[in-house]
Amino acid sequence: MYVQVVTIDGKKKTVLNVSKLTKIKDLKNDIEQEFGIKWAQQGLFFCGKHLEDDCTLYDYSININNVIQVMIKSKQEDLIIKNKGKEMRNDEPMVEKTKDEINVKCKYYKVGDAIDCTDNALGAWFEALILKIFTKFGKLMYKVKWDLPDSKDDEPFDVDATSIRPRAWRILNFNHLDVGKKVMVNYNLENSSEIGNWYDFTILKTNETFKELIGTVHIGDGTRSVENCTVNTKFDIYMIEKPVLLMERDDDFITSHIPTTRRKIPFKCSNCLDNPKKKCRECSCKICGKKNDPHLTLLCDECDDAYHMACLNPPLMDLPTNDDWYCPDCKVNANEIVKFGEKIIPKKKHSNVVGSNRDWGKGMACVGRTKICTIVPLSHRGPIPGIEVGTLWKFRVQVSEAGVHRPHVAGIHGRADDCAYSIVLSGGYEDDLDNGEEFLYTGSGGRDLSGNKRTAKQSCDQQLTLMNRALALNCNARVNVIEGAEAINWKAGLPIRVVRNFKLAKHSKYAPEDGNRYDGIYKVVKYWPEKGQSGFRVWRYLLRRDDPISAPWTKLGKIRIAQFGLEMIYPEGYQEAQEKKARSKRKFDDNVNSVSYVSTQKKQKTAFKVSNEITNLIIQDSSNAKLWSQCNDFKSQGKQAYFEKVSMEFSCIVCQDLVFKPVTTPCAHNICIACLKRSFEVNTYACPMCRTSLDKSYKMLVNEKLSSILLSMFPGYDKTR
DNA sequence: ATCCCGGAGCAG
DNA sequence: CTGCTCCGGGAT
Repeated sequence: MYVQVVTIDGKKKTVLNVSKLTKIKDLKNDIEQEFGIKWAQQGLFFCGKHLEDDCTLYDYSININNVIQVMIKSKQEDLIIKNKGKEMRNDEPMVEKTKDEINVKCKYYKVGDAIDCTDNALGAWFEALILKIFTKFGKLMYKVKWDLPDSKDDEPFDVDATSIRPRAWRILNFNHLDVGKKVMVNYNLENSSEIGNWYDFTILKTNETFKELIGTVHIGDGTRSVENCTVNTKFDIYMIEKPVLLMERDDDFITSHIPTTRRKIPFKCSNCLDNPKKKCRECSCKICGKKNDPHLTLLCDECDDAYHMACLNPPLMDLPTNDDWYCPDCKVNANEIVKFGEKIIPKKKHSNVVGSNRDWGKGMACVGRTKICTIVPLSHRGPIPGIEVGTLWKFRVQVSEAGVHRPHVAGIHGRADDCAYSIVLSGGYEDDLDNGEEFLYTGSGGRDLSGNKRTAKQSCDQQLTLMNRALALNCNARVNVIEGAEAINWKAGLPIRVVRNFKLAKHSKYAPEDGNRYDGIYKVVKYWPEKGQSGFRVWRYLLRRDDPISAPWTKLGKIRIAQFGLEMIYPEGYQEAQEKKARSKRKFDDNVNSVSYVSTQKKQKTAFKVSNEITNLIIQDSSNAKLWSQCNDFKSQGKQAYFEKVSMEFSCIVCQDLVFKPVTTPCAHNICIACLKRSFEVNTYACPMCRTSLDKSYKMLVNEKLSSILLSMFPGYDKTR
C-alpha cells in the first residue's frame, strides 16, 4: 500500500510505500529521508486530525492514496501547543488568572488602538483592537479582540508585543515597491490566484508588465517562510507600520487614517459567502441553516458543525454540562474521537493485539475502495456503460471500483432473491472448465473458512442458496434446488458480466496474462449438482457467451482491443510507488554488494522491428507512403503501440474494422472494396472518408500490396470476414 | 505452500 | 443493525 504525503504549503509532494500497520513515527522517519525535515519538527495531519507517533495508519483509517499533510513545526509553536495543553489540564478559573494582572500604561499603545495581530495558527496578520494593557508576572501583555466581520462573539485573548503592531493603513503604489523592501500583501498559500490572508513579504523582483511581485512570504514570527511566491497586485500592498511612541504620536493624524473599511480576507464560508441573511447549513445550524441565536448554538467538538440546541432531536434544553459536545453524527463514534493534543490511542476493534506478527497491511488485498461506481445501481444487470470488452485491471478492488464486479474477494456477485450480476473466473475451484465461448463454473461454499480465511479446500456439500441460488436464477428456467435446471431458451436468461483473472491460466488458455479482464456477457445454459473432484457435492453451471462484441481472444477482439488502445489499468499512483520500491531495493542491493553488475537498469520498451519481408512490401505500397511513415514513428514505442497505430490508420471508415481487400482511392484513403461497392450501390459516388467525388465508372482496384501487408501483420483476420 | 487480514455486500 | 461469507494478495 502507499499514501500521498504533502507539505502544508504544497511545495513538497511524494508517494510513500507503507503498510496499514506502519507507525506514525516510522512514517516520520521516511518523510525525514524524503523531505529532509527533521523527525521532531514534523506535525502530521490526516483529515484535520493530528497523528500520534505510536499509532498506526490503520488506527486512523488511512487508506491507499490518502493524503497526509506535513506541517513544519517551529520551536515556538511547540511551546504554544504545550501551554495550551497545560491550560486545558489546569483549567484554572478566570478570576485566578486576572488576579496577577495589573493594568498598566504602555509607551506605544493605548486601549482602543486599532492594530494588526498575528494569529499562531495561520501566521497571518488580522485586524484587531486593544481592550486592555497589563502586566502579568512582570511581563507586558495586551488583551486584544479581533476586529473582523463576524468576530463579535469571539473571545478576547492575550498576546505580547511581538504579536501586534499598529494597523496598516498606507497603501503603496506599485512604483514605490523596491526590491528588498518588506511589505504586507494578500496571499493564498494553497492557491495563489485566490484571495488569501495578509502576510509580511520581502520583495525579490517586480514584474512591471504583469504588475506582479515575486518574493518571500513570511509566516508568523518569521521562523517560517515560503520563497518564490508570486503576488498579484489586484489587492493593495500595505506598508508595515512601526510602533510610534505615544508622546510622538499625532492621534488625530492616526485616527483619520485608520481605514474604516476592512481589508479583504477569504470568506469563512465559501457556501454563503458569510452573508448573515442567507441560510447556510455549511457554516450555520446544520439542521435549519439559520444564523440566529449563536449563543444557543453548539459546535461539535469532532466535526465542528453547528447545531441549534432547539433544532436537535430531542431538543437540548440546557447547555451541556461537560466541556465537550458531539453532534448526533459523531456521537456514535465517540470512543474514536481524539482531541488535539491529547494522547488517546485510537484503536479500532481488535486491531492486531492478539493477531500474528505478520504484516498484512502492505498489500492490495486489504485496501478499501477509493472510488465508487454510481453510474449504475448495485443490482445492475448487463454491461457497464463505458467499459469495453477487454478492459484489464491489475487488482480486484479496481474491478469493484469500475462497477464490473463489486465484491472484493467473492467470485459471484448476486442476490438470492434476484439473480447474479457478475462472476470472476480465477482458477480457485478445481471443477471449473474453460473453453472460452463456454465454460463450467463452480458454485461457492462447501468450504471451512474458520480462522478468518477467504478460501479453503472443499470439505462439505454445497447448497443452492445465497450466491449459488442467485446464479441459478439467471437461467431461463424455473429454479430447482434439488436437481438443477436447463434453460428453455438460454439466450433469454439474465446477463452475467464475466471477468477472467490471470490465475486462471493454470487451467485455461483464455485467461489474461496478468490482471483481471472483462470478457463480456454470458448466460446460464444449465446448472446441476454433481460430486466434485473433492468428493463433495458442488453446483456446476454451464455458461455460454452471448455478447455482440467479439471475445478478447478472437482475432476481431484483439483488433478491437488494439483499436481502443486497452492496456493494463493500475490504481492511481501505483506504478510510481512500485518504481520507488524498485529504486530503494536497488540502492539496498548496491550497498550490500557494491560491485554488482546485475542488470538492474530500467526495463525499456524495446523498439519494434518489422520483418524485412514486410518492410519491402511497405516500401512498395507507395500510395500509402505517408500513412506508413506516420506508423513508423510508433515503432520506438514497442510492438503494441505500433500495431495499434497501424490498425487505427488502416481501419475502414464504413465498417470501422481493419480494411479488408482495401481500395486505395485517389484521395489516398483506404476503404474495403465491399464497403465502397455498397456505397456506390446507393448512388453515392464519393470517397466515404473525405467526400471527394469519384467517377461513376471509377475502377475499384484492390491494393494487393496493402492487403498482403495487413494479412501478414494480422494473420487470420480475413477469416473473420 | 501456508498463513491471515480488511472491506464489500448480502442475509437475517 | 449485526453477523456471515468470500475464486485477494501480500509476507513468511
